[in-house]
Amino acid sequence: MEDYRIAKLSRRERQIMDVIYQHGRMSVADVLENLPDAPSYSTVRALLRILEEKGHLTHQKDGPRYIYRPTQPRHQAGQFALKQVVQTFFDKSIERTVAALVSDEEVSDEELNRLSELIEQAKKEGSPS
Amino acid sequence: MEDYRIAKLSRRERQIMDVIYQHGRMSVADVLENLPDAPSYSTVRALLRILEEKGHLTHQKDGPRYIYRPTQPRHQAGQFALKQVVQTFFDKSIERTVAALVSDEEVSDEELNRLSELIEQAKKEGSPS
DNA sequence: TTATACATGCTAAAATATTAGCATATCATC
DNA sequence: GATGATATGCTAATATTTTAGCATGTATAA
Repeated sequence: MEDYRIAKLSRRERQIMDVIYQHGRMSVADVLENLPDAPSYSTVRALLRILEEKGHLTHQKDGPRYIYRPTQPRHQAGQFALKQVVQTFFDKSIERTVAALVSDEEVSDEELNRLSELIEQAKKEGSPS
Repeated sequence: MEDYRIAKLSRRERQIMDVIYQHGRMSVADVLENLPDAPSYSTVRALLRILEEKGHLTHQKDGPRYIYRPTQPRHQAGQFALKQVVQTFFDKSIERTVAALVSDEEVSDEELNRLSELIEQAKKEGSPS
């Protein structure tokens, strides 16, 4: 997990990375639309450029416009972010974290069943036979 | 979940809140020790003061020194942070999030069993009878 | 009681982050 | 190919964050 660099981002930079990780590939206009306390178009462009310079984003051309996407794979960044939360708020306990997840809102029986399966699966894979 | 205010914190402010949520009540020196890229003592004091002004922290005296703690309960802030991650990286899916949690590192069989129990418990509570 | 170590109060400087805006390029369409 | 809408390139101003440091207070132990 070499990427603690994301922890060094400024407020706006973080907001932008979140938005892009959530939505995937995005144009400047897309990002702007999804940003809280929407700044100006220029601002978003500047920040995207900075994030690219820092290595967090890359872009490709789509006709006249740039399409940005994260350099670090989503699942990897997600693992990192999750780990951070587990450590900070749940004493590094997966159990406590899952407890918080299933107690948060209405989780359907269906979903709980899928969770059971998921864990049974993990048991099998963890200790094969 | 009225507290999206935490999303507005600056880089250092965020680092400090994380450290304090992780450890609980802390003196200035404690915070300084646990901060990445450790800044100066003065810096930490200034930031703690600002965070208190903004309402994120409060302090009480312990002999000659201040002890800081979060105003928002840890479990509540944890719920919020968790929700944020689930939304950003796991398509709002609790299932995908748990999958990431149990696939991350070595999770012991013991812990997996506790997770099973946890979910069975949630099933019972969700649909009584 | 006094010297020492370590605390806070306060002010202002330095570094970064955030923003705006003009110049210029590109695509679509008439 | 001229025009309008929408891009980016670039530069510099503004706002915020981050930092340092001096003055001062307080507990502790010789």
